[in-house]
Formats: sequence, C-alpha cells, structure tokens
Amino acid sequence: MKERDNRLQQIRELIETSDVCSQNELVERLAQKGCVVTQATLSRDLRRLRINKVATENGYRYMYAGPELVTARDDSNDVAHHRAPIKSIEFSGNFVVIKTRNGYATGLAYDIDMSHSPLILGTIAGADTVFAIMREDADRDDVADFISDFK
Amino acid sequence: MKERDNRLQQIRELIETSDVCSQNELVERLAQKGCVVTQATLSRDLRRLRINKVATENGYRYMYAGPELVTARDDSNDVAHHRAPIKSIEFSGNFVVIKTRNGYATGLAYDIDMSHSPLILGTIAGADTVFAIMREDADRDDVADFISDFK
DNA sequence: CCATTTTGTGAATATTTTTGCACTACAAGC
DNA sequence: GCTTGTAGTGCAAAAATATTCACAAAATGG
Repeated sequence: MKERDNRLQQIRELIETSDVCSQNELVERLAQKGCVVTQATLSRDLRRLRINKVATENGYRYMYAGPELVTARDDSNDVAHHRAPIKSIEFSGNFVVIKTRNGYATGLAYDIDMSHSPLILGTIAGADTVFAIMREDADRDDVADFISDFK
Repeated sequence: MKERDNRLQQIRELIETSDVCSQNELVERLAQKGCVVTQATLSRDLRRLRINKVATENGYRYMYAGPELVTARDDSNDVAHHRAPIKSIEFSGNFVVIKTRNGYATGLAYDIDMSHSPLILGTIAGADTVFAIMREDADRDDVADFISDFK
C-alpha cells in the first residue's frame, strides 16, 4: 500500500534527523507532516523497521537496533585467545562463502570491508558465515589467498 | 556495592544465554538464581547495562543494543540533517552491492523491497551493506538509477 | 465477477516499563 | 557521636508500549 510505504519513509527520516523519545511524540510529528496514524499502528511500524527504544547517556531514544548489530558487539567481547576464526572458504558463482567459528563472522566481515580490497565488493555476515561478493574479474585463488590472510 | 555488582553479572549471563522477553520474566529467573529484586530495580539495572528490548523476527528479546553500536565507526555520529545513506553502488553478476552509512542498510533494504520494483527480486542486509538480486533481464544503468533515488 | 483470504488499521485494553517518593544503609566531615 | 550527603531500593502510580478484537480494504483464485 502506497500510504504505508510513505509513512514508513517519513518515520525513517524523523528517526534519523531528530531525537524521538516516545511513540506518542512520533505520532505528533508525523501528524505535522501529514501522516495521521495511531500509536498502535506506529508500534507495529517500528517493529517492522526494527527501530527500537534504546538507553542513551541521558534518557531514551528511538533508533535502529537489531540482532545483527549486537552480534558485532558480542564479537569484540571475547577476543581472548588467538585461534583462527576462519574454518573454510568456498566459492559459488561470484560468491565467496566463509565459515568461521561462531561469533566471528561479523568481525571478519568488518575486517574484510576495511581492507578495501579491489577483489571484494561487499560482505554480509551472520553469526558464523560471511557472504562476500567478488568483483567480476577477480581470480578465485587470489581471493582465497587474500581472505586466508585474516587470521 | 557487592550485592548489585553480582546481580548485574547474573543479568548479563542470563541475557546472553537465553531469550528473555520481559523484565518480569527476568525477575523470576534472577530469583531462581538467588537474586531477589523488584522489576523497578531491574529497569534501572538494564538501563545501566545498556540492555534494551529489541524487535526480532518473532517477538521481542532483551539484548545489548545502544548508540555506541551504530556510531561505533566513522561518521554517523554527527549527523545533523539528511545525509544520504547510500555510499556506493556496484555490480557483480546479477548482484547489486550497496554500501551505506553504518546502521542504514536494513532500512534501505526494506525501502527497496517495499517499492516492489520489477528490477529487483529481493534484498538482504547487514549493518552497512545491502545485497540486492536483480532480475536477469534488468539493465544495470536502470537499476543504478532506481537505487540512487533512495536518498 | 464473486468468494475467500490476507493485510492494514483504530479503539480499547492488557502488558510492560519508567519514575516519583519515601526510606534505609552507609560514608564523610564536623 | 551527630549531621549531612549519597546511593540503592521497594512500592505504587504514571507513562509508554504491545496486542486483542473487529472491521474494512485490498489481493487472490476460482
């Protein structure tokens, strides 16, 4: 439905550009922008968008916060032992599928991203798997070597 | 105080090892472990620990989630107004790899999904990267233009 | 088309979370 | 020893949020 899509977009913008502290507040702001909606619907919208109320220094605030972000944080917790996180590297089409020890995928994906290698266009990580997309002209052996370096 | 430090530790463990959906539930679990506390105090403890209730696939769950996760790296800190979330758009095979500012990938992916464009079959998002699969007969320039519109 | 299912919504309500207030325990300074 | 100040807490109430129910609009499938 056009109506709701528009509303969700408005919500995203409001969340990004200002500190919203409660759903009622958001209801009012949306109304000012022409989106009339009840708090009940807003609750559902926010759930859809994975926008949650989170604690900050001084109060509460609505922002994106979801499982995938938390995984990233958990990683940084226990980097105690230096066991290699990479378990396997396999290819399929222009995809690289990297299996890691549980919890390390997000961290590895981040490291790969930060290397800005010309071989890799981007990554997405779960708890123990990284999907990386290779550049079309990249060589698999080169990529495998490159990724293996992240011990 | 010794008492509270111990309790906070118990809370962390419970949060990490099991799905806790409400503060009352947590009160009960803590009681089982010997920590007797009211829900009110728990609310304060969770705030202190930056543990929030976040939306997941099927329901809600308590977990670490906070500003530091989203603003962890580079820029998203001092965003004042309307900076475009999209950083780059690249192609490989039938994939589009879209890099965004940290935290915005999920929202963008959602917006792309909701547009129901005939050009895009589906998306998957991490924290700062969206993978979108193009229809086999879609033109790259068309797709690039289409995605660029999501400012 | 029509019947059926799915989806989006508001109103009211249930549930959950936060907070104001009062009280206690403990600490520091006199 | 007193006073004063500061945390930590429970209780109760307020505030905020999620969900149930009912219904309408839209999609789906004959």
